[in-house]
Amino acid sequence: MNAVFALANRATAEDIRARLTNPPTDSAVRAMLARLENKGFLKHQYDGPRYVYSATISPAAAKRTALQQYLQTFFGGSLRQMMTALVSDTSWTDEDLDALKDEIDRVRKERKKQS
Amino acid sequence: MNAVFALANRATAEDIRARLTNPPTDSAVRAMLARLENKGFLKHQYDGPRYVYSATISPAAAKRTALQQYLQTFFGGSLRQMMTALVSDTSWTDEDLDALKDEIDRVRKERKKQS
DNA sequence: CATCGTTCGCTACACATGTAGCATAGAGCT
DNA sequence: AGCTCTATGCTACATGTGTAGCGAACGATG
Repeated sequence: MNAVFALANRATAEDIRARLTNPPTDSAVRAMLARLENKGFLKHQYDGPRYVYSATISPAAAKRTALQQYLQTFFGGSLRQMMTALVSDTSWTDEDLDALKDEIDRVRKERKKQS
Repeated sequence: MNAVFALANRATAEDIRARLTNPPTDSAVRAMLARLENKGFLKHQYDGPRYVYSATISPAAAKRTALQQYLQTFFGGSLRQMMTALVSDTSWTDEDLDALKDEIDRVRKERKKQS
């Protein structure tokens, strides 16, 4: 499923296989895709001779769920805690930090308008 | 593995089972833990009568890997893109935003000292 | 000391997933 | 039309995982 989302929600069996780190066989990938489709997680369209699979749930929803999972696992569910950790933890350029501050200001202004 | 990390890297079979959404049987959980230990992903200590499992890789490394995975899946690997999306997307209080800005400033000052 | 309850290892079986190989269908080419 | 190439469905088997149940080890309790 992750591979499907990473491929803009339009993935063939070969696309997916190419994207996996320890790729199983063609056969295995196609079998799995068929199973996921049977269980309602995927659907497929035709693109010439190929099937193009896409998820039945929206990427936005999947994104939210995955983040929730990550937060629960590593930050006790606290988004704020994760954000501060990420700001200090990783290699940002000064431009990145400025851009982020600008974004924060933009969001705050938006919110003031609403209230 | 996620459950183990969520439990501060010290988890009994029952702890893990209680934390899963569709918990499999005791038997299944313990069998899986034994397999993961065989494969080198977990180790165990004794806590009285119980086994207490912990991961062999550091939580920090796992955190990084999981974030990488998430970024690749939903943001094309761009941490900056994710951060801006999170700032605007979710429900922050004004205090949260202020705290985040302060953290950014703090990080920038730290960096200036180094250079 | 005997008993009970808990946790573990281990076994046997059911179901899920990975793999290999074959037959079919359709597209493109000669 | 005949041929080749590709992608699919399907089948048979190997391996992995979920489940149930048993006996052994150990501590706690009467």
